[in-house]
Amino acid sequence: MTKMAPKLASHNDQIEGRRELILRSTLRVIAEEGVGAVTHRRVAKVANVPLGSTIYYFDSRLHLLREAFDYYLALSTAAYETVNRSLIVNNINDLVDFVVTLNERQYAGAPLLLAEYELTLFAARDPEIAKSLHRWDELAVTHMARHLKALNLAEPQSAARDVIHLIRGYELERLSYHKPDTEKLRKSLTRILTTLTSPEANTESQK
Amino acid sequence: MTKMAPKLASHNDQIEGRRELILRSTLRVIAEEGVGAVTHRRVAKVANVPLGSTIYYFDSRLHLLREAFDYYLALSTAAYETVNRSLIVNNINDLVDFVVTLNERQYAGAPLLLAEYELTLFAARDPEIAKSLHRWDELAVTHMARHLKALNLAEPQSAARDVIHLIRGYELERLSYHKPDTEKLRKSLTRILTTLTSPEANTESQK
DNA sequence: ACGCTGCTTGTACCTTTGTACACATCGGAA
DNA sequence: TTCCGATGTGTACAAAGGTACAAGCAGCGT
Repeated sequence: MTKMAPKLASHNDQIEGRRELILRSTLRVIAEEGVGAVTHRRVAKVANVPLGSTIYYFDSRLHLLREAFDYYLALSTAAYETVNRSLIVNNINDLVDFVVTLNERQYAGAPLLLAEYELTLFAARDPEIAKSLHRWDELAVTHMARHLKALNLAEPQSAARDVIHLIRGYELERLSYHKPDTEKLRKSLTRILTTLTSPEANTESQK
Repeated sequence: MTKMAPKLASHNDQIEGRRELILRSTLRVIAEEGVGAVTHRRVAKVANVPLGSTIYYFDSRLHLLREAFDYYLALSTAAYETVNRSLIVNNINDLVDFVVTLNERQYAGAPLLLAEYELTLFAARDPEIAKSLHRWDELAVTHMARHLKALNLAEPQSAARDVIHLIRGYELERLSYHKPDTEKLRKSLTRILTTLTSPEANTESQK
């Protein structure tokens, strides 16, 4: 798949195959108007290809959506891997800066964030996508856990999950507030991480 | 509105007006198949009313969705108020139990949770609903802050926001995992709250 | 009784949409 | 060259859906 037949440069920035062009356009439609707005015709128009093209590559609306989400996860995973590998966390601020920066960048790529949550909802009803999403989740948790471990934090695995959930909560809020509010995120993360790394907390908290 | 013309008992549990019956049915469709599946015909079928009825009460699909979400928020707010007023938090475990119980109940009312996140996505694109959602959010934060204050927690307002975001993260995860996992939630909450109330972390406070 | 008003319902119509399909085109393999 | 399979494109058609509407009905104030 995706061989090399790039005779036609896309209307966008990179030379790419028809198939990928369609997938990218699908994601754009999802991000801007939601899964409900994804129709062959709408996507074809955005991708600037004839109607027949979309149905040629994706024989049904469902497959189109599935592949688009998988494509998103693939792109996202690649980007995430890259940025994570080059990160060395020496203290809490390093990590917080990293998360906040990532967050701001995501906000800059504005409506793409919406697509991510459309995906989450979609996965709730499509086990196929759910599997891919879970792989992606595990990856995120693993990376985060690695960083937390570098901070000498106890139970990095479950703490990582918490941190990620916290971030998701902030993202979710942002979806409808339309304002960054990165300061609160920074403050929250700092506080949580600080308290979690304080020695008293780690030593077998009794009740 | 909603006067008293109940000549017809619903197929459901309570005597109610046509309008509410339609709204409830709409929510059911949203929960089970998503916003995209909401059509006049589909809703009419679920509500067991003729097609004309839905369009009589809600002159367009958009209004139907808006009102359905508003209805959900109204129901949810009422329930939340009730259960919160009767709650007295003496220690961390009280609060954790409360949240976990609420969470389990929500899971029992299974797909309704999905509707809540469909709403969130919807609100991201509809300022009208966003306003209602934000009111609801504020309410949740206020209640949570009150409880946290009872635990002598510093900065209860922002801590409340964090706790709620954390819970949302867990809910979001559950959407596609389809398993409760309340134990992890309990453990996380306990740990977070414990560390946040530990004296060393914040200002002076008692155990 | 009368008519007004709010509800109820079946149906009609036009648009959008999914999907099939027949017809190009084109780049190699033979 | 000839053929073939992959790729591309326009059009057709049935199904689904949004919305309008006209005609019915039930209560109620006068």
